[in-house]
Parts: sequence; C-alpha cells; structure tokens
Amino acid sequence: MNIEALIHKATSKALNELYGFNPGEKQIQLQNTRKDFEGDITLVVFPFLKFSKKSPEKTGEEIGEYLKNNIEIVEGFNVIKGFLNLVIGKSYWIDVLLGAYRTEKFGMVSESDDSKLVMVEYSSPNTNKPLHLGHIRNNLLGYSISEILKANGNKVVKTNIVNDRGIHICKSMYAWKQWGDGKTPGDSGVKGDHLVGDYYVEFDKHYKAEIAELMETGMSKEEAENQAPSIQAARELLRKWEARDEETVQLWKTMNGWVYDGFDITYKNLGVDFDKIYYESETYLVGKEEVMRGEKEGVFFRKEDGSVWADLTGDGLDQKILLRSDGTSVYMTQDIGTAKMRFSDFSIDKMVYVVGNEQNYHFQVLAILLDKLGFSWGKSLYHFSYGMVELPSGKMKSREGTVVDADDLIEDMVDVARKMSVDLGKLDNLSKEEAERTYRMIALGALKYFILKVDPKKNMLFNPEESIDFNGNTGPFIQYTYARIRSVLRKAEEMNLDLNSNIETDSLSFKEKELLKRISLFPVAVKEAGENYSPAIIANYCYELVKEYNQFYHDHSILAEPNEQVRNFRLILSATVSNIIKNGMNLLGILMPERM
RNA sequence: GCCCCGGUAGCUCAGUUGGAUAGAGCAACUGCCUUCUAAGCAGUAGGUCAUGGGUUCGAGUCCCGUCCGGGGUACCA
Repeated sequence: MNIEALIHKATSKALNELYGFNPGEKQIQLQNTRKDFEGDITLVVFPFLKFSKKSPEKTGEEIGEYLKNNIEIVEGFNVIKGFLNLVIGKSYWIDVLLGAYRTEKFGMVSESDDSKLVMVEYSSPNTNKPLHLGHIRNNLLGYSISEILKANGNKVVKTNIVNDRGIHICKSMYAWKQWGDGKTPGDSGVKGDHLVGDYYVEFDKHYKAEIAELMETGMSKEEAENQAPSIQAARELLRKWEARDEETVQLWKTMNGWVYDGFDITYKNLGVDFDKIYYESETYLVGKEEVMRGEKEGVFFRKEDGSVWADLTGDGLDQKILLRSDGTSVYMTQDIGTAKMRFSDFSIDKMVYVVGNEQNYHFQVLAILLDKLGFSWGKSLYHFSYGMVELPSGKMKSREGTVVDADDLIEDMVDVARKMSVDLGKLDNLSKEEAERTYRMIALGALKYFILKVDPKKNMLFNPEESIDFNGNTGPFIQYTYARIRSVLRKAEEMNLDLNSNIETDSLSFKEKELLKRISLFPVAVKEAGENYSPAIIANYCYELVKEYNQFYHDHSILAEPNEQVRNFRLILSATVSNIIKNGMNLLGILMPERM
C-alpha cells in the first residue's frame, strides 16, 4: 500500500532479476527527490554498481525501466549521476490527500491493548523559589514529549516530583520567621512562590553578611560558613522538621502551600498538567529503607564513619554516597525511593525523566543502582536530557539575580502580543475577552515554539533584550497561517460549498504537489519525534508545511477558482493542512486561534 | 587530571541518521495589498560546516589528533 514499501519491494525484485543480487534491507535507499530535479522519490543506485558491473547511469536506467513497467503509479523516471528519480502519478497524491482528509487524527497512532505505559517525570521544582526560564524549558519539553509519546500509541502518566524538603526550604522558613512580620500572600498581594522566594534571597543576604562579619574576626571562610547564626538556625529547623516538631511542620506546610498555589498559576498559564504528583517528603524514607536493605544484602557497604556507599568501580565509575554519616539521605537516595513507589503504584513499562543534562551522571548511576537493588526495570529508565537555557551574560544563577522569571516572561510576552495586534488592527471586532484570550494564545505560542523548535539536547540562548519574534520561523507565523485557512473555510461554508464532492483534478501545480508530499510526511515526523524524543522535529515539520502552504496560498486563489473540482481540491487541501497544523502544534502544547 | 556534550552565514537555529549545488528566520537592501487575513509572498547579499589527518564511489554527518566553549567528577539538590 505504502509507496515506499512498494518501491522497496519492486527494487529488490529488480536487482534479483537483472543482476542476480539479493540486497539487504539497508542497501535500498529511498529519499525524497530534491526540488531542483524532476521526480518525487529517488533511489540511490551507487550501492548496486558492484553487482550490475555497469555505470551508474546505465544501472539507473535499467532499474528505472523495470520499476516503470512493474509499478503502476510510477509514471516515469530520469537518472542524474547515480540517482534514479521516479515520477509518481498524481492519482497517488490525491489518494494521500483524501486519506489524510478523512482521518481526523491523521499521522497519529491511538492507544491499543498492547500500548506501553510510559511514565514521564518533568518539572520537579524546589519549593523555595519561583519557576524561571530553565523550568519553562523543562515543563514545555515534558508536556510535549508526553503528547508525542501518546501520539505514538503509548499510554502516558505525567508525573511531578516536588522537592519539598531539605535545608533550602528551612532557609526560607527561618528568614520568614525572623524578618517576615507575619506577611502572607493573602494580605501582601504577592504570589506565594515569589513571596517564599523573596525570603530565600533574604536569607542569603543575611547569611553572607554574617560570614563576612565572622571572617573579620579572623575566622576562616569555611568555618564562618559553618558558624553563621542563620545557617545554624536553618539546620536546627531541619532537625526539628525531621523530628516532626509540630510548630515547624505546621510552618513548613503553610509556606509550601503558598508555593503550590503560586506554581498552580504558573502551570496553568503554561498549559501543563500532571496526572500524579509525588513529594520527596513522602518518598525519601522509602529510599532510605532500600539503601539499608541494599547494605544488609551486601550490595552497598558502610564506611567507618557510618556513611553508606555504592562501589561502582566495576561499572567503570567511582564510589557514590547514598547515606550521610549522620544517617540522612541524599538526592540519589530519594530518587531510589521515588522510583520504587512509582513502580508499585503503576505497572510502568518505561520511565522517562525530563531532567537537565547536568544530571547525566546522576541518572547513569541511578539506573545501575536500581539494577543492583534487584529492580529489573532499573535499566529501562530513560533520561531525557536537555541543555540549559543561557543568557547573553551566561548561565542563569538564582542567587545572583540573573534569572528570567517565568511569570514575568509570560506577562511580557502577552503585552507584546497585545500591542502588536492592536497596532495591526487585527482583532478589532472581537469581544474584549476573546481578544485577550487570543493575545495569550499568541504570546504562549511564540514562547513555546521558540523553546521547542531547538534540539532539546543542545544548549540554547535566550536574549531578553531582543525578545521573542512574532515573524518568520515562529509560533505566531504558524498560528497566522492557521487563522488564514480557517477564514477561507468559514467563507466556503457561508457559500455552502460541499467539500465532499469529487476532486479529480487534471493537473497538479508544482506548489500543490509539494504540499501533498509534505502532508504525506506528517506520520513520519510524528514517529521520528517519538523515537528521538524530539518536539523539535514536530516544530520544524510544521514550519515547513506552513511555509509551503503560504506559497501555495499566494500563488493560487481558492474561493475564486472557476473550476469547481479544482476549487474543491484546494479547499480540501487547505482543510487538511489546517488539521495537521492544529494536531501537530497540539503536540507542542500550542493552541491555534480561529482569527488573529 | 579524568569522563560526557557541543562548535554550520553578523545573530538564532535546521540539515531527512553517509548522498546531488549546505538551508531557514532575524538583522540589511529591493519589489508585491482595489482580489480568500501583508504576523504574508518574491528577490539581493551573506559559508574554508572550529582545525589537521583518515575511512570510500561519496563526509557538515563516521574514526583519530588539536584548539575553543559548556557540563560533570561533592557527606549540594
């Protein structure tokens, strides 16, 4: 059925009949014909020269002749150098269009009985500061890859692990107690996560001053960092928290509650969500138990000072600490506990962690440790490692105030979108609410596309001065094209045009055929995006599709086309493109406006 | 030191897993709105794919060396 498979099979037969050669799977290479040449699909003939013992041109001619005679939809061919370009008949492309048009979720695989259950962990915030641009990349990637995995037929559980305990939380708690004057988000009007974050900064300010003061008295830096009253007080709070001191636990709950309220707003604005949330305060003890079990079973070992370690020298790594000498747990311990809980809560086939690439080593170790602990699923974890977002000044650092705050950035983008729309006079006849909704859609579209179009593995640069574009290779460009198509389709409806009538068309223009080819590639893009964990593949596909469409749109009239069949063909073509854009961009969490 | 990742146009990024003359957007310059939305379309200019070797019919893509940048290697998370 599929054209590539058809050609593949026929080529295999041709090679056998012509040269008595049975090619391996990979030796038959098909690719899309470059635009500068005539043809649609190209067969690379170089690999066959050894067997044909003829020139590339002659070999191409012979195979081309065979394919033309044996496959009905191959209408012609030409050979340039070692490339055999095959011309596929228009009926094939029309069939592709109709297939896509009639399939609502064209290119996507729906869930079935043998779907795998994939759990995707993303976001993973600390509860001591608000979300910033780095978190935005994480959240967008996590959400998008979940959607892409779903589109590839998987069942997905989106999960978040909240780092809600530890010394950093206690720092904010102490600062609030000390200098907070009982301030709350309610009476101050400050968003909860920002309020708590402010006290985290406040803590650092005092802490630094204390260190400087102590060093004046001749104390070493290290000693001063240890002796400063603030840090002592924070540690005391942590001890009290671990001892379940009622007042401390209460304060911890209250302040974390403020943060969660704040996060909820940011998540809602970003359009991301979770099916199940885990809290480290509930998983770290499980991790501890597992480590102690591991020690008892001789998988791990204890040093003289009481700390527990894993020896990974046999795996080419070094030794890794799992429990401190005072018995408290570390990051790794918590991840072991969280993993165990997840696998007992769900029958997970695959675990995906969306975490920055600075954790590459951590996850390499985690997989080995889980395996050593006897969890067969340990090896199957996948670390979806992504690069950092850098500013022109370099890496973002919370303490140095060089972070781009998530909430601020979103609001700035909305302001730009609003101003731009008003300047262009675009949404004048929409209600105020609808216009606002659209500004937001465009702003988020710009932000999300900007981040998701780049290869997740690579570090990316964000320049706040230059801001994010709304023209060119951007989210709004794609949204605009969608809105334009919708506008045409609305008018077609008003004219009572029937899109189901037959669309035989005598000739396909170059642009039309290019569009059809592009449409046929959407399923490939979805599959590839899933295999490579890459929303960027979807983003780039949508951009190419939309660019192609805009050229078509510019060169051809649709509604004014006098030939009814051609007009219907173009309407169906447009409807199909708009559907693919919408579905594709949905995989990126980007919404399409009906008007803009 | 050791380990991992990266280096493509002035800037931000693609490059179909080794294929044809390396592509977009931004910025600059030039055209196109009486016609379905100009957030668009068309064009000009911009490249020693960091660098030196190697593998082969063919290398931005694979291998080795060098230079530059980032990350990791913590009783931080």
